[in-house]
Amino acid sequence: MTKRPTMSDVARVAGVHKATASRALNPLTSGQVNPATARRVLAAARQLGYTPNATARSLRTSRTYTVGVLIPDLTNPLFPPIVRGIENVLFPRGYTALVANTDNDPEREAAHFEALLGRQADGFILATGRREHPLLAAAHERGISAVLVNRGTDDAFYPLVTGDDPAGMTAAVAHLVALGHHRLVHLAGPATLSTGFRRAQAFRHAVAAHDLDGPRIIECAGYTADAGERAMAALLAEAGAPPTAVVGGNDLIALGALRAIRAAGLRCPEDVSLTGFNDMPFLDELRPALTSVHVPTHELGVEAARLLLEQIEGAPAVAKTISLPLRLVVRESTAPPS
Amino acid sequence: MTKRPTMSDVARVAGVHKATASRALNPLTSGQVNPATARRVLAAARQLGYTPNATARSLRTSRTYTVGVLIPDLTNPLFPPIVRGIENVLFPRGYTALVANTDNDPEREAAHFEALLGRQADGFILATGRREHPLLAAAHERGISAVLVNRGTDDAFYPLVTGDDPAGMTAAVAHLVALGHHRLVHLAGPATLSTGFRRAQAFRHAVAAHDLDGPRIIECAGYTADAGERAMAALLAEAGAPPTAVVGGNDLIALGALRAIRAAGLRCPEDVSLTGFNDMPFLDELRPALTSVHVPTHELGVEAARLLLEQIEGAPAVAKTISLPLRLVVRESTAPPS
DNA sequence: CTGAAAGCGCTTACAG
DNA sequence: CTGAAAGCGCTTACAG
Repeated sequence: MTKRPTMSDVARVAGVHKATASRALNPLTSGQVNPATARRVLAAARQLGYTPNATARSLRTSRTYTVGVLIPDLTNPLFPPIVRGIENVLFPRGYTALVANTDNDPEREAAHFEALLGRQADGFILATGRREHPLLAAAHERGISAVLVNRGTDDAFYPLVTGDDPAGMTAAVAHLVALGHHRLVHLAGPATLSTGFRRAQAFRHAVAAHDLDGPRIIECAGYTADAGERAMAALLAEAGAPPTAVVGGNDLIALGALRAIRAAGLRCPEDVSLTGFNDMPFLDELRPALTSVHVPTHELGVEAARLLLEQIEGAPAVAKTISLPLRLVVRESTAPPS
Repeated sequence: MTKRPTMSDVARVAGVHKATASRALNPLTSGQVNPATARRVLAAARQLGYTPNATARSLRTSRTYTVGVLIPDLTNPLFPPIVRGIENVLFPRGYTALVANTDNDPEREAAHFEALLGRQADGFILATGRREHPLLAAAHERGISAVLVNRGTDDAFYPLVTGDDPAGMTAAVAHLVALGHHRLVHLAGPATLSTGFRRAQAFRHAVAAHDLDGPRIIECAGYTADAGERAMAALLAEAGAPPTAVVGGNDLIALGALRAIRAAGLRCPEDVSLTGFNDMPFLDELRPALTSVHVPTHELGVEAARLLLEQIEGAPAVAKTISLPLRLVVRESTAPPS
């Protein structure tokens, strides 16, 4: 590998001092240098194929233009659009996202967090919120810039960008009630996650508002199809009439529930109506196509990245919550009870 | 933000020179220092909460332990498992992946490539191969380490890790022929991509081997559901009997074809059998569940990362191809012609 | 086994 | 408008 040219090389070719070359090459300081000189420097840089060494610059300026993005799992379809939203904001402004998967394991998360701190990330976007999140208090104390996306925490140190879960859940329940359902069950996500907790709470309120009898909330072991399938299978194995409508804590749980419904010889939506949450890709292609609450994931990422950049550029870390509107997308998996 | 401790701080607390602290802190050189001294340094580091500044180290060693990963689009379900496979190899070895989306736009790709070079990435993994790929010749000339994954290029400068497409295509065609199909159509991916080209070629061979009449290959505008839908709709609008079996270039094309089949009032698999390629997640949940050729995406990523690390550590960039075995997963979308 | 020094490639106050 | 110098936080030959 032939050595890459440095700023000194550019300066030599242009016949100036490297300080002048530095000023000429940086748009923010190029006004300080004689236009003719600047042109010579630019020409020399182009001729040599010069690219600034970001590592050296970072060491000097203690800014890496790098953002750590912590997500549970990239293969969960909820997260890729969030990450893309983040990148679409960061890249044009010269930032690079360092994406790390935590698999919901606090130790893995801490290890990644440390590694990213070692790489001098300018800030963090966390989609891994648990209601208890010790990392955040420590980060806040150290003056680290961060934004939460999708999931929040009980202790609010940082801004949160999230969907308006209560409104979404209210819409889902109202839809089922309007269809004529009375026996609703919510297959909830883990109560240790803010979304699981908040959606369950909203479900409880919505059901109470409609004055229904004995609504049930069953907490799944995780936001996965397998957890949803197990919970639904256990429910259907109970004595007594099954629910006529099931509200999934997310789409994966709903997908698992659908498997269990079929395995029990029941039909959706004829015997059991079913809703998801998040409106992940390809729900349209399912049969029955799944009714779900659409979450604007790309915008979630966009907003989170914007807030983070503001913070990095000096805005204080205010623990405000930005709720983006959600809307129910009605498809084939919900129908009147028969 | 209270300033983070540096190696000099650690050295001062431990009562040694920073060179000694550096040696003690690095596992590779800690053997050079007195065990008792080393312990003092480690204790001081822990006490201060010291994390080495990777930027400074990189500037000194000209190694960033950073790998640029270029993919077309993270929201295409093919890529997240590849990226996770890559990260699962890189992270334990101290590397971080910088993932960039190119949207199949050569200019965007070049911009990201330049940015990653500026960040001094130690190597690259490209899943963005086009058959013509000028970036690669230039990179090879500059002595840059790289590995291709999934898609190759016509000019082979770098190792390629890919699925055994010909075998997968042969299996799909053999399955359809065994079911009794004669009129097969292949809805191919773009011929400018190695996978599109190679799969179409394999289709042609497989069909010839079975001595079928007039097999057709229709090239879609992209590896997307919309492109598949348009191609299939155009095909069904033609005069004459439609094919009894359609082989999709990937799952998204197949999904689009399924929409067009339904829109035309036909049923799958009763009227038209359909196969996909890649076996992306959730195909099982479709009705009909889609028969597809399974590609071990996670392993693709794992192998690519391994090869890249070898290269970074000094192995020459041999243009070998590693083909991972594929297997046909038969589900509900294929049946005998009626 | 440890220290003193140089230097990686930049940026930026300070002079002039 | 330009240059000379210092320094970001490390690592590593070189002495001792």
